Formats: sequence, C-alpha cells, structure tokens
Amino acid sequence: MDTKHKILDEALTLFSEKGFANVFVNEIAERVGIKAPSLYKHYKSKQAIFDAIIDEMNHRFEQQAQALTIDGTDPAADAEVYKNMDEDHLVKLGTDLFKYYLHDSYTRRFRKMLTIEQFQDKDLARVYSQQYFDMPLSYQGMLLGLLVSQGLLVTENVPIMTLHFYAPIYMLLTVCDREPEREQEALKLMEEHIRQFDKLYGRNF
Amino acid sequence: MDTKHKILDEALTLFSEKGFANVFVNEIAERVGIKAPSLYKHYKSKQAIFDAIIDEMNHRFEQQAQALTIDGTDPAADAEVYKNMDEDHLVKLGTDLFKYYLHDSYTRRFRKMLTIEQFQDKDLARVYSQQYFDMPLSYQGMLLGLLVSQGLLVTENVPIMTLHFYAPIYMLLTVCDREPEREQEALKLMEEHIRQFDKLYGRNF
DNA sequence: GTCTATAAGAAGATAGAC
DNA sequence: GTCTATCTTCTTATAGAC
Repeated sequence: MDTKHKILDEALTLFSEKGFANVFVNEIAERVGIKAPSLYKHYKSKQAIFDAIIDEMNHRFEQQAQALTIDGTDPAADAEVYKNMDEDHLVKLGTDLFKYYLHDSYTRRFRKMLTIEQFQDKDLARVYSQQYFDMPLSYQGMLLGLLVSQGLLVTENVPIMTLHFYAPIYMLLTVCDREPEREQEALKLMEEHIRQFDKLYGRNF
Repeated sequence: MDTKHKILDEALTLFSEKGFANVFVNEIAERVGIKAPSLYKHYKSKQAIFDAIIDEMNHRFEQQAQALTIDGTDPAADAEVYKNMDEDHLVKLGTDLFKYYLHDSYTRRFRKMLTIEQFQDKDLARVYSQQYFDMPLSYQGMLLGLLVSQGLLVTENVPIMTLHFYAPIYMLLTVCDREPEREQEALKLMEEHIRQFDKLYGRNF
C-alpha cells in the first residue's frame, strides 16, 4: 500500500478508537513509519486526512448503493434466491449480515468513527443516518418485500416489519462495537430474534 | 443553582455537543459567568469535572434503579395498572417513554455525551450498555412479562419479545439525537411499530 | 471565590537540508 | 518524500492580589 493510503488507514484506526481530537498527527505518522512533518507532503492538514477518509467512504458507499440497486432492479433474479428460504436460511442470512458488519475491518472502524463524530456537524449526522438507518431499512425492506411476494412472510406493513427485523440487529451491533466480549451473547440473541421474527411474520400453517 | 453545580451543568451541555476533548475550560467558565482560573477553585482539573458528571449520574442511576426495583417487587400493584391495557394504552406508554428519554434535558445530554465517549475506556462502555441496553431490557421485560401473565400478550420468549419492543425505540431515539428534525417521522414510526407489535404479540381473537 | 498575569507544555504546521 | 529543527498557537493550570 502506498504511503498516502496507509496514512488514511492508520488514521481511521486511531480516529475510530479515540476520536479525531484525541489523535495527534504524531501518532498517525509513527504508525505509518514516518515522522509527523512528512505527513504534510501527503495531506495539507490533520483535518484534510479526516476529510479524505470521509471522501473515500462516500465513494465506497456510492458503489455499494449502486450494486444494491442493480440487484434490486432485477427482482426476478433475487426472487429465485429466496424461493427456498426457510427459517434456518433466514437465521444464516441475518447472522452473516451481522458478522460481516461487525468484523469487516473497514466497515467497523468507519462506523465507530462516525459514532464518535456524528454530533460534530450536520453532514456527519446525515452520513450516519443514511448509512446505518435509511439505507439498511430501504435495502432490507426490498429483500423482505420479495419474501412477502413469495408468500413466505405475511404482513400489511413491510417497512415496520423491516424495522422489526433490523432494529435488534443494529442495537446488538452497537453493543459489540463497545463491548466486543459480548459477541457470543449477541449472536445468541440474534438467532433467537430471527427465529421469533420468522414465527411472527412467517406463514402460520 | 450554586456555582459548583452550574459548572457541571454547563460542562455537560458542551461535552454532549462537542465531546470532552473539543471543549475548553475557557468555554465552560464563560457559560458559567466566571473566568477559567476560577473553575479550579471548584474542581482540580477539567477531567475532574467530567468525573463529577459521571459520579452524579451514577448516583441518579442508582436511585432510579432502586425505584424501579421497588415497583418491580410489588407485581400485584403493577398488575393492577396494566389490567385494562389495550393497544392505545400501549402506544401511549411507548410514545411517552420515547418522548421522555428524548426531551428530558439531563437524560438527553448525558446519553449524547456517553455516545461520544463510550469507546474511551471500558468503564464508560459498561455504563452505556448498562443504561441503554441491559437496564431497559430488564425493566421493560418485567413490565411486558406482567402483560403476559395478565394474558394480554402471548409469547414463549419474553426477553426476545422485549427486544422486539425496545430495539426500534432505541434506534429511533439515536436518530432523533443526531437529527432532531426527524422527530415527527420517528414518532409516526414509533406508533406504527407499537400497533404492529400489539398485533403480533397480542391475543389473537 | 474571583480576578489578572503568566507559566508550562502540548500539538499542528512550516522551513529548509538531504 | 523524508528528515531535523523550529515556529506559532492554543490550552491547561498555577501564582498571587483583592
């Protein structure tokens, strides 16, 4: 990895653990393996490093959103995937989603950084809500909506059903972000949550 | 309010908006109406102000927990309250709970401060989880458990039912903390959430 | 308990050699 | 692009008068 990008990577790690204000350019440089003044050949200020992280992530989010939309506009293909969906498959889907969000290094660090910085300005607040509230509800609502069209789930209110599916996942994720040692407990609750979700919304017969 | 306590109050406001590291003793003093050096007659350091806030809150939490436990150990009295519980009452209960947590000044500022500082050390992480995960699930689990004994709700897994009740409330609360202008939207989702919750878990006949 | 003046140190950023 | 040396500013905290 080139120095310019390694700076972003190490800065993201530090920002996600201590927050922007508690990280000194000194520490970032040390982790990169250079001296602090050398950082300024790559970025004009500490704030510019933070901004570059946000930019990079906005870029990733756009790509991600595009990928999700493409899948979404081909319901026929998606429906095929969920044709044989049963409770165990739903548990695996939810658990995998949870584990991915929790363990993917970039995703986790960025989420924690945004958790710390979300109140600093309106832009960061919007990014957080977009990424961890609006987008997941929208995307998962689409997927669960497919299961409803398949007749595998039953509801008159897909958005609220989606809230019921996602909110517990989100809350357990925040628990594990701050107390990683509670992951097993969280995974157990996750599984129980989804099985109960399936009983509540699944076809009853 | 005496100066010593006004310092805590103004510091809490600032810490909840910008985080500990981004608040200067200068600003705290200015809001209190004194000069920065005078702060040091009341608290020996900026960190001591933060610690005093945490201490004060731990004290409030203990009282609160005690009050809740006392209610909880008298199920007969509580059961009486929920005897005539119906969907509209449940909506009001949830909405009131939500509005209280969202608008109570002290509660809101402390929650936001803890949101920012939760990753700084294990103690703060534990306080956050305790206050916004374990305690609400425990207390609401007890209340919903009463409704199950009353036969008003039906489930074989009260803890997961409680997760289904509380997680959406928690998530909507975090949305409003960072984007207060979304309160109306959140309240609408809250009501739909609880009505759907009641349909899912309520006696079906 | 509050003030003014100031010490002490930290942290971001720049200059200029290599 | 990286370094050493240094500047500048900001911030916490103390000293000592009132």
